[in-house]
Amino acid sequence: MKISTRGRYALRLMADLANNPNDEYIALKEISQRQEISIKYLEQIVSTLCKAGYVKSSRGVAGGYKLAKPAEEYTVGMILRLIEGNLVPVKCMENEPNCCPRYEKCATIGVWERINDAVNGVVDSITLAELVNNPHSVEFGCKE
Amino acid sequence: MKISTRGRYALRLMADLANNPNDEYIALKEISQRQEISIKYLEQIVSTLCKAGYVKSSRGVAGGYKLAKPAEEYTVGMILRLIEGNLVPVKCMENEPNCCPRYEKCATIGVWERINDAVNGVVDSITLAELVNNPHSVEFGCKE
DNA sequence: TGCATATCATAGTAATTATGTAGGAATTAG
DNA sequence: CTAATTCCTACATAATTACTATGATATGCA
Repeated sequence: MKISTRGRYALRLMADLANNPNDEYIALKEISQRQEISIKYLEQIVSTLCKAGYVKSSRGVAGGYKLAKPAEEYTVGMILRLIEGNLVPVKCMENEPNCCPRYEKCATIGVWERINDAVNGVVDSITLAELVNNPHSVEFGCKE
Repeated sequence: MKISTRGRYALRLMADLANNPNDEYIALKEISQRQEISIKYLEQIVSTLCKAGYVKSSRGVAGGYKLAKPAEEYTVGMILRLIEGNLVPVKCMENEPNCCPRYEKCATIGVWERINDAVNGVVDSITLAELVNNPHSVEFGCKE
């Protein structure tokens, strides 16, 4: 029941971008240093975010990345779900709807559905803006 | 963000035991056949449950396992947490309390804490008895 | 006593996933 | 032209997962 490092790093990357007050592109190198995450690993993660249209990129000197939309318009769920593929607690819930051949007889599926709803309830209710404005966080330095 | 098969199998094993009306010991072989799970794999899982005092065992002919307490006294959380070790979504929450050196500055820890609370809220509120009495489940056959 | 049926203990293994690294091509500002 | 950057794809490695295998130990019963 763990969030992968890719998912956690993606959130920190997005939070780092959201924390940038100006509308300029930020190079991965900078983020890499601030977050202490390998630049090569960040490249892969930001590539997914870019293809999904979550961030905009600019190549060449003085290039980098910035959020495509205001931080208020991203939820934690959007970001995690994009990077992780999904957040469902069991494989049989990955493919819609109720694909398990024994769904009707399953004693435990109700548990997984309720866990799924609970997790979604949390991640879909927190925006990137709330993450950044959290007084708890002056920096984004936590290893997670 | 997946529950391991061990966790899922443990829940099915416990549900199978809880579904047994009489107070007799049930051999793993039976459960193995009903649940279509390798008996050797079940042995490992039930061993953990046994050492924790969740089930009682009887060796030899006509031996097997049965619940140590009424099904009402087990929550899904107890069982999953025992088998999985823990259900926290990030490693830095595994060791109490707030062991991460940058906890105070972490922007994302709040997300993980809320996910954790949400998951615990679900699994700690469902008992084994509720699982078995669920009209949804006549059998416990779902692969999950 | 001897055998069949169980649990109990520990080690091994194959496959998958997670977590990165490496190298270099393409693009662009100055 | 050059330096800085994104972009692309393959490779490497470590950890975890999900079993499998072997055999010891205990028990009831004929």
